[in-house]
Amino acid sequence: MHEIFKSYLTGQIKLTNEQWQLVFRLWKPTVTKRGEVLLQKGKVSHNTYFVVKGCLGIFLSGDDGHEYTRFLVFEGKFGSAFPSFTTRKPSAASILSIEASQILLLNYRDHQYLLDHIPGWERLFRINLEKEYIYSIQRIESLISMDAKRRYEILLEQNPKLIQRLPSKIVAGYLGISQETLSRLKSKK
Amino acid sequence: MHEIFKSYLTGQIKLTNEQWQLVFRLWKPTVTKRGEVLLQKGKVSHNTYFVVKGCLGIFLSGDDGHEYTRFLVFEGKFGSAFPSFTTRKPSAASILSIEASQILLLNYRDHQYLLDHIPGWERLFRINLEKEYIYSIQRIESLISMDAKRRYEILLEQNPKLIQRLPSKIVAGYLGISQETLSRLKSKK
DNA sequence: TAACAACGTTGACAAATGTCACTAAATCAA
DNA sequence: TTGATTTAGTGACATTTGTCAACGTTGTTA
Repeated sequence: MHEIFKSYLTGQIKLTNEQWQLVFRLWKPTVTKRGEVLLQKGKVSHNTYFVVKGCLGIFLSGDDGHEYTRFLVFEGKFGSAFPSFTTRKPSAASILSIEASQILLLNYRDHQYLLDHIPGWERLFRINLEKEYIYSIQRIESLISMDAKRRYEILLEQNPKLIQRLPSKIVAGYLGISQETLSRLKSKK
Repeated sequence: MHEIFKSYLTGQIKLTNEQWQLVFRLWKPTVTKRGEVLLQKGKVSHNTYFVVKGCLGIFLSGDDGHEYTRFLVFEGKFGSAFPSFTTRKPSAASILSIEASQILLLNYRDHQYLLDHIPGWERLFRINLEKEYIYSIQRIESLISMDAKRRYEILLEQNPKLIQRLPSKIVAGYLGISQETLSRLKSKK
């Protein structure tokens, strides 16, 4: 798994062999089963993740029992219950392994250690943060300015694999609409 | 203005006098009038801002002529048309001075210069980025999982000054609802 | 294989929200 | 001040979306 990890990061950062060994030691490989819970809501998230294979989902469960999809993490991406991991406060969201997955995880202390001790790591992290922030801004834009149909069309255009790959329940939660509405959007057009 | 800027940042970063002088030289003070346009949509945003006094708004204009409020920047906060500023691509949003304001602005090249040459500046920037990202995640949560009434109640609770201070047109755009719906929410409860 | 659970679709209806038109109130400039 | 412009509130109605229930399909597991 570490070699795949390294190949994703090459181009983003240049490290010596010793530094890679340190990075590998802190990012711990794990495999998960489909449906496995990595974080329960209400608990502090102590880990951040990198997905080598498979898919993680970060979910909000509403008071009404509905599940909303806050974020999805596919191969080659970092993901976490970011607000909880960063602030050390209980998480509003839970993390589930949507598919059987191979992931790497890094705990909070080791995360800080890398930021402090690997030159360039803070930049790598910052640039990934910028990308995620931009993505979240675009999501806010679509949520405040478009109706469900346009949001779906745009998702279909920009991220078709997401729709093909995931159960429509999760896609609906991601778009902020009910499963039934999504089903109707699909059949209409 | 620079002294106020410095007082906001003290606690976040420790710099020598020479370093502060450099920072002050690059962050250029400007005053704006109410309604002044700082960035037109479709143009690349070359500046990032710090608001000393007043308020900036980052707006999306929909095809239908509606204006949506992507972000608001009050005293003591950084703000920009982030996706455009970061990627150097044309901005989907425009930036307006909502009130007559005193601001500092930093262009892209100087931004990179500070990241590269002031030790600790990248960390300062990264930590501010984390806060903004968390805020945007919480906004996504409220947009996908709550109806307009609850979003308004929560905004009223967490950010009452925003509602008091700004025209309700802008507040409605921020919540992703029409002005009329906001007006009805206000009167109902 | 059989039984059971999860998922996706559809209809009927209810609730939320948008649109348009109009009026009242506030703001601003001359 | 006056007149003009912007902004806020409200009613009537249309549209979107949610909710609940039913049903068939798929997938899982004993």
